[in-house]
Amino acid sequence: MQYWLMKSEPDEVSIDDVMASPNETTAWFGVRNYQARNFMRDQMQDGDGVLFYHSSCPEPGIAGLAQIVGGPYPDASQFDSKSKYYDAKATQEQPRWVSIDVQGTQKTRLLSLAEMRTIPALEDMIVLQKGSRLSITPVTPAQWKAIVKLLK
DNA sequence: GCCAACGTTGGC
DNA sequence: GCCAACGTTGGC
Repeated sequence: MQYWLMKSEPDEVSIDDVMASPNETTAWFGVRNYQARNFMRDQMQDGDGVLFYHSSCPEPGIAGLAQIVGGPYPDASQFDSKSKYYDAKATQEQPRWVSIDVQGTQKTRLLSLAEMRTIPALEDMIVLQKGSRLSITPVTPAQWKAIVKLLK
């Protein structure tokens, strides 16, 4: 059992979208960074906890909680030449990118990036480090606990 | 829109 | 394998 922070642009997929989707299950596709892919492919397991983070928006921060409920499996968008996630170097035989399934658990109040920076227990979070851009990052149990407490 | 930081590409 | 150039991310 591990914990993750996953970034999403709310214009693309917001916490509301995730909570409103059938069975609250959403396919997570379009990750095109090897480090993030490796987390999905090698480490994520069903039941892992997810901090759902809104990025590239007026108020970036954690907007809800979710969990991993499926995958990994090949990301279909890598084979779709019409998709902005198309990858010409990926083949059916040798897929390059994977998807996982996420299920929304709850929409929470927004724990903004600015507020997160003020909390000592969170200072080592990868997402708070200077220059950090990874869309999927591991979260420690202590960080998860502190955040869940703040969101109650 | 700016720009710092990081990742990827490709020439050599 | 090095590294400059370029592209992307994402907060502000």
